[in-house]
Amino acid sequence: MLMHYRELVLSIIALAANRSSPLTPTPRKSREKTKAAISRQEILNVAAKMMRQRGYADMSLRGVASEVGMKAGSLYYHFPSKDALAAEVMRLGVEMVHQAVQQALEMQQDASARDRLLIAIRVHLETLCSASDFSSAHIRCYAFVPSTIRDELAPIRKAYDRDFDDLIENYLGSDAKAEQVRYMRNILLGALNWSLEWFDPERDSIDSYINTLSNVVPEQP
Amino acid sequence: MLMHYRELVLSIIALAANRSSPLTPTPRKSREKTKAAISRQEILNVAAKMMRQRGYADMSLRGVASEVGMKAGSLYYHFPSKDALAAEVMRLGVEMVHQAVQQALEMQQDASARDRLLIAIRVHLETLCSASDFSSAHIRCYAFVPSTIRDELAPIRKAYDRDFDDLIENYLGSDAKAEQVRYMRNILLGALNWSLEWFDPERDSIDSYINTLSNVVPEQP
DNA sequence: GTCTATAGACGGATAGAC
DNA sequence: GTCTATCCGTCTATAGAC
Repeated sequence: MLMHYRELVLSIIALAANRSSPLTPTPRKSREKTKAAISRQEILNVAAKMMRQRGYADMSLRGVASEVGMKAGSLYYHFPSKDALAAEVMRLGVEMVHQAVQQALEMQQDASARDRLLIAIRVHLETLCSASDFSSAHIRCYAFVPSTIRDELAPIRKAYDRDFDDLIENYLGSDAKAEQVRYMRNILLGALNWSLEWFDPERDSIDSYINTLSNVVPEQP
Repeated sequence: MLMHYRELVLSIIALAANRSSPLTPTPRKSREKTKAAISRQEILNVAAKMMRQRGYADMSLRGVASEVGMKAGSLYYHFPSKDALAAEVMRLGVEMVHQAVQQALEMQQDASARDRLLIAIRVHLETLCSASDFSSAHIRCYAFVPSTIRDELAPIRKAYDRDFDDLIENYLGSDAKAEQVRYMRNILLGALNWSLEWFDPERDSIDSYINTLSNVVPEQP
């Protein structure tokens, strides 16, 4: 059956969280992080936590700065505006999941269409749980964020949706209706994303939960 | 197969939305609504719309009042605080769905356990779409609302969850594990509630969507 | 029932010192 | 890189007139 991807997932998260603005590789030399990079990362972590807990409007720069141990004005050295900070948090929330799923699928290219879909479901859930502040900030805040931020995030979300649709299309077969694919994607992602509101890795079993969710993807489509 | 509950759903919504604070019957005499009741209702409608669109923090009393055609201070004649208004909006968001499902099930007491669960799923979705501002305000804002409001809503949410769990238990049979019931409930409600973010009754087919979602509830559990 | 006026708190952003 | 100081806006809530 399916392997455990926890280690893979964790390493991907570590990579993604340390990257600078666009998801491009960091420069080769000067392996140790600069002071700025450390501050920037800490700001992102705190902002993600506050957006998850209090929402976009109530994530205040004064609050973030105070928890990081800085003053509000200092944040403007690292981010040009509150919205730029919020957008970066949310972008990471999607990208970390997307990249983890992509990498896991690359390692399982010859699995069956159904297994590949199940792998995506599992890695999506595991990454969500590990990167929970960023993912949760994205999911909970998206509806309320200024439209400029939504516009910036839209193509990134669409890219992930498309990858998921491809998996579903391959599973359903070439005669699948686009309508049907959309329903199934929204059911799966809706259920998975909602798990951030109740799933507790300490108490709940990933295997058992994924097993129930697999009903959405019967062995004979 | 399953009937259309649209009329039932709409009448239940109309009832619930016109009720005063607790869900108790309105007094017999004076059939015409008082000026206060009309204003109160309009305030709730506008507040629900704004909470859905902008969130709890950005639902401002000034904004609500202006759209209703009043001044901010006047709202305090109808509600003692912003939180009381927000809590009432969110309470209606759950109660309308809960009551619609309850009434539909009362009309189908001798249906099979699986059919009763499918009825609940369908009516939940239809009511969600009809009462969308209130339901969406509840779902989108719950995580960000002050804990005093969450505490007030918790028992109301729990009551609905319990009813849903009963349906699932009857469907799965007496040897179902509590864990399994919780997984299934969260999958179904997670997927259903997420549909507020994408389902468009003009474009999408309730039958077709529910049919895909029914995979979670196979004919042989 | 609704209005005006205002108190009191907090928010994002900027300029310039260090 | 970070801080201080400040401008200017918005918000909830209250008091009292009408």
